[in-house]
Amino acid sequence: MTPLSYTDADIVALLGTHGIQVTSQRVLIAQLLFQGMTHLSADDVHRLANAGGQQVSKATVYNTLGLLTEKGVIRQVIADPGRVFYDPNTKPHHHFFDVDTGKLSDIDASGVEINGLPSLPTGTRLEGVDVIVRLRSTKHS
Amino acid sequence: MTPLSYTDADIVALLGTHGIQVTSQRVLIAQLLFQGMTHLSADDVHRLANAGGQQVSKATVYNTLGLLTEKGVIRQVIADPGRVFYDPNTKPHHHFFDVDTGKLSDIDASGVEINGLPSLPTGTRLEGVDVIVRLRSTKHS
DNA sequence: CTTAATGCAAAGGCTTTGCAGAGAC
DNA sequence: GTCTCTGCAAAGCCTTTGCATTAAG
Repeated sequence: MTPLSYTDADIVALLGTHGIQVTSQRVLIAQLLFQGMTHLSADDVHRLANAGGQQVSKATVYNTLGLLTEKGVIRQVIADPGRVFYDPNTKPHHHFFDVDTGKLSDIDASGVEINGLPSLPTGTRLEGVDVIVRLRSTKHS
Repeated sequence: MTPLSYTDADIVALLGTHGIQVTSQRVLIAQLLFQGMTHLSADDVHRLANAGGQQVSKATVYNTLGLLTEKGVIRQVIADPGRVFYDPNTKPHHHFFDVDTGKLSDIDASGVEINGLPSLPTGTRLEGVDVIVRLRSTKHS
């Protein structure tokens, strides 16, 4: 499905570029995210990491996801109350969120244009603009 | 600050219009939200409700906020990981969210225009479009 | 060797749930 | 009298924290 493939070396280079010390757990976690370019929750990452023979603790999963976010390697998506998703795609883009299934999907930002936003309140600077298009699955009626 | 004022009768009418049975707790909670037209977390509501002499349990606060949301009297704002805000303003509008302070503020939708969103995935219908402009407080450097 | 990362378990927020008692109609 | 709402406490996610152990440079 995903044409991109990330070798261990790619991931190691990615971490290095961002000034992140390389460990086996960090490589594994980053790989899980970039492999499928999918949106994963911390629990998803924890489950997938431990499914592959390797063993990674929950604390390390959270530490690593936090670190990767802080260093700009991945970003958080706040769409589901009570669960943060992590997104390896840091290019500007937006999201569909299916309220019924809890699934996220990307909206390419290239076609999307947002006009008329007011200027920022004084004393603040822009961190980012998130657009979440909430969906419901069409079923029963 | 807010020119609007909601009497008990207004709130009772509002609940009635939406097919919600009137109880003193529900009136109080709705009033807290509509009084200031502010964004409140469940905990805010709980604290404010109990500050005013009346006593309302946490369970009732959550039940009532859920009911008001379901009936379309208020809406949720998902911006802060780990905390849901409730917004009495159900007209289309967007939000600033200050990542540092955790404060939400409104962006009037009337000037804002979003173009180029792709069509919805098949089998889904639109629930709403949320735009969150994330801010950081400009401080130290 | 010295510093940083990991793992485990416990603790911490926020929210939901189960069920008895109180209130609404 | 019947049905619904409320309150209390316990339980449930998700996430963070503290500290001893292990790995990295």
